[in-house]
Amino acid sequence: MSRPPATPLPPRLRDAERSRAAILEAGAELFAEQGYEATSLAAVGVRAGLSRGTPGYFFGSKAELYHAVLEHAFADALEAIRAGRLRAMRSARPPAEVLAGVVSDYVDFVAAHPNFLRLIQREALGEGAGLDPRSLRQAVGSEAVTALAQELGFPPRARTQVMHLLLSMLALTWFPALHDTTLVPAIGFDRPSPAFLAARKRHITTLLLGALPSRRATPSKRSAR
Amino acid sequence: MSRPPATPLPPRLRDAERSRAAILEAGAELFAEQGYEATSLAAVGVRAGLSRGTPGYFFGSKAELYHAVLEHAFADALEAIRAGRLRAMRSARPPAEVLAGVVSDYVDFVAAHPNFLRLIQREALGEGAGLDPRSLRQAVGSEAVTALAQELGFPPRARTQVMHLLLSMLALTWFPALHDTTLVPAIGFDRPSPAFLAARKRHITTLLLGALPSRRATPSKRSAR
DNA sequence: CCTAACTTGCTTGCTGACAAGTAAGCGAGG
DNA sequence: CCTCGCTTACTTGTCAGCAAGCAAGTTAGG
Repeated sequence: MSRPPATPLPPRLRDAERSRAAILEAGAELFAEQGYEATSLAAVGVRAGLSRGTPGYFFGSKAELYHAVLEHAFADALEAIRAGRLRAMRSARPPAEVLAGVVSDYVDFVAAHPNFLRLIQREALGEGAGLDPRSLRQAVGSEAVTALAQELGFPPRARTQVMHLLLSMLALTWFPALHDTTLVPAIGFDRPSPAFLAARKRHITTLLLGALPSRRATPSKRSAR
Repeated sequence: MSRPPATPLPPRLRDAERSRAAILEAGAELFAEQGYEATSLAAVGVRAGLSRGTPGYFFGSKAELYHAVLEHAFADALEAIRAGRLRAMRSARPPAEVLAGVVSDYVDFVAAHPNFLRLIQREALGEGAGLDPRSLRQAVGSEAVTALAQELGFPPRARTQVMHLLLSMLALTWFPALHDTTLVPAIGFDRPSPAFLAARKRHITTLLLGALPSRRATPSKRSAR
């Protein structure tokens, strides 16, 4: 399981930028895989292809490295949200079709960024260094809500409804990915295959269609208050 | 945050049964709150109102204590599923109404058993001792699927559909509870209040209604294959 | 140019803290 | 007095953090 150093180290020795990035990535992997406590700075250094002391040298302390890793991860998420919004708005399709695309995007994102998911999940469980990055989450969260509202054509008043929709979207797309080796097989699915992912996308889209605004024929006594 | 010992210790000294139970409960709390690595046997002993060495004395090793905690938790979950099934079947209502009750049960269960949720989540992240309790999960998982199928009146053929439904139900009910201090506020909800829980129940029920079988008027080109 | 002084990137040795596991001990009941 | 329940001391290992050191450049002085 211990993969060899990321850099075969011919390109250049003594490149601080490169080393910082390698440590950041190694830290993200190890914190995500093993958690904060179980990850030693020595292991991070080795995984980054450097010595055991280097993470401490660049980041000062384990807590600071962890914080840097989180910042990086949240920045990536923000970027993904913005890219998705651009794409959805350019396509100019009706909400129901956009929704299918958004679901697909979310499912693909979590499949492509398992480390991010696990970091977030561990944060939610109260791991990591003492201080929680409330501001980081806040920024990403509100951006996601506004993006989703715009993409699906919700009116500004319906923000609470969009919040519920986003929460459900996150739950439906993140949760199975997080539990793909435990709960998902326990329920009876045999290993998350591409077919499973496709079926999930269809299932999730079907469910969430029930939360779109102003679909005629839905009595919807739910006023989101 | 460090609550005082569970037992004020007047009742009886030297009661192995009682001590075992106290250690099991303290272990469940601490493993759930802080994770496997961050929890020391000494802390478990103190939280149980005993000395540092007692958990080791009764359970041999940290890994064995953890395993015992997990077994206990899974047994509780199984019991809840069976009780819910009994209740639903006795009520003899149409699927759509039963669904609302099941959603409510799940939401209430996770609100009442935060430790269980967290333990499961940590397990999914690969924490805990090396061996994973596949058989425990398997038992609970298949029981949950059959219970849900029976409660909602799905035909035996539609098992895959029920599996998707259960996965979505778990996602929608567990996920917000796990993230109630991080993601949920970040999205914009102000603290999981009773009102929030009620709104969530309605929202989730609405969504999942779209996955019930043979509701007339739903074209449902989804065949769950 | 050539080299000496200095800076920067990185490694290695050390220390103190803490935890798991073990074993010896101790008090209370039967 | 002997076993059961429980505690305490000890051993061993690990890790974070620090500090000294070393080597690859970089600058400056002749």
